[in-house]
Amino acid sequence: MPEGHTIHRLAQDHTERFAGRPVRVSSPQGRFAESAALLDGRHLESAEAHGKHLFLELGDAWIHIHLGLFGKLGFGPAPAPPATDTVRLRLLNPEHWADLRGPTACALIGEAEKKAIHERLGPDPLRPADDPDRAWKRISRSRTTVAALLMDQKVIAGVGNVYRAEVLFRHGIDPYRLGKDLTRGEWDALWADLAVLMREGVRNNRIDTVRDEHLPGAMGRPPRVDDHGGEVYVYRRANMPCHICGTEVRTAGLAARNLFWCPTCQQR
DNA sequence: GCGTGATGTTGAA
DNA sequence: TCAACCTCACGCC
Repeated sequence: MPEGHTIHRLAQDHTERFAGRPVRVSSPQGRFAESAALLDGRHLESAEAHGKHLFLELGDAWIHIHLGLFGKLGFGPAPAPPATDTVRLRLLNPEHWADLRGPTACALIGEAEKKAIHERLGPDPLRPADDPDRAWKRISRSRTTVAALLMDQKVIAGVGNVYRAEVLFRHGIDPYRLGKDLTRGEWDALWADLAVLMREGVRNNRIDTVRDEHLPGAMGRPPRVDDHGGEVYVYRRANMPCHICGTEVRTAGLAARNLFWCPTCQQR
């Protein structure tokens, strides 16, 4: 489920439901029990996202959450259902509950630790103040593939396997192109596009990348609605015809993740 | 019921 | 480069 858009949406969801008042904090599973007891009853001051990291502010401390590949956060109206033994963290107020399961990280941290996390993350297209120049400085002198750079959270924060595949397709860039061979214009366009796509991802809570104006050759051929719920060009469409040119979408492993691209539409 | 894979990251080899 | 971690939904028997 989680690329950056999911986490920014979760920050919004927490703010709407919990911010500005006391919250009950518990860890039915027990693995966050000690910290939960310490935080229980505090006001939730704010919720913030940077890339795939979520921060919940409770008094002078933060809960740092990273969903990893499997983590999920579920919300619902009170009363909360009986907690099962996979619920790492439960937030509760008179109107709402939120359950966290399977996260890679759920930890109580202070301001200094939070700052350190921000510092090791690259700019995030969903954070308005973040500067794409910082990413460009690394990309433009890198001999690493663009595909790997886009997934490197130190370079750019929030992009995952779906947005990577889709944004490279939308800009006709071969994933194996090296960072140093990307033009400044291409990078600016990629960043701007990610900001638009991911912002829409936050709004819709899913990844849609297909635009009618990008489908001149696909009249009457509906884009695939992937299992993840969004409309995409190439992600998980291996061996299916490209929506634009009809060439079979290719797939390959790269750094332990599956890469998808159209060998005709995307150029070195 | 079992095996698999998934929008992620870390740390050891 | 690879294993480890965390959970759940799906396909196949």
